[in-house]
Amino acid sequence: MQPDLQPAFRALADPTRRDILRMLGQNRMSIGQVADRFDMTRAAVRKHMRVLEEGNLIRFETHGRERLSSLNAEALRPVTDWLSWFDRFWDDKLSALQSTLAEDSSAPDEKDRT
Amino acid sequence: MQPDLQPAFRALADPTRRDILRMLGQNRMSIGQVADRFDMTRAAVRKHMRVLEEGNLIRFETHGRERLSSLNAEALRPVTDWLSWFDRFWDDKLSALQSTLAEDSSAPDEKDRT
DNA sequence: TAAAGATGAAACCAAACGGTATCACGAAAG
DNA sequence: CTTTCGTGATACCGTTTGGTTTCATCTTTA
Repeated sequence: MQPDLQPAFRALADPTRRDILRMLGQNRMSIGQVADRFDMTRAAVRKHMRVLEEGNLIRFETHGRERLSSLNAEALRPVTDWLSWFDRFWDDKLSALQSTLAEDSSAPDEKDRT
Repeated sequence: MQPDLQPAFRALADPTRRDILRMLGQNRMSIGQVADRFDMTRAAVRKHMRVLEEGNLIRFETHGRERLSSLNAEALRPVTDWLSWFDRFWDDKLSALQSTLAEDSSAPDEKDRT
């Protein structure tokens, strides 16, 4: 069964959250550290990070009174996989042939609507 | 200057819109045809398609009183490009794991086995 | 032990979102 | 010309989202 794409796509839909992802791609950071880089309250940043966590895109690791968050890039895999379905439309002649042959053998099959 | 990612990511955040994209990947369809495949009103589907249009992911082509919409897969490019920034993490993580194992086989600590 | 630091959690708010119903308009068909 | 068909547009509604403020909890440190 495929993982539920929706939480990840949802998490990626906000520019602040995309920025956070790239920050965490360079260092693991505490919530406060992340919040210091944005012009919004810590509570708002924490909400964003919760959405990222629900999308499984980041993970928290408690260290004393700090919670270090780190990127979980593997969770982007289903997203890129979904997007790669559209690769066939990028002027690859072989893929064009394949899509012509396949025609309707792989209809929209997303099952992640709740 | 890079294209604005936000409209495309926004458009992809809804499962109905993702389904529409895959439908249009197979045939160009009128709004009514698309709406027939969903359990919601035509007006609702049209709203979704407007969001897709704002993300430049689909295009409309007026034919008489019909408007045929077709996929514009090229607009997914900036999205996949943005995501590809994270490729380094699963690729590098594998190689990092390899070097970790080769270098120090006595600390199999914080690696998540998939 | 008390104070300070980092976080969790809840209440609250305006705006955006996903959907509906309704009406207007231009093209096609009778 | 009149009707019908596909669409555009608008108003409206409940829920979600992105943000704030405030207070509680737990950990470190003086």
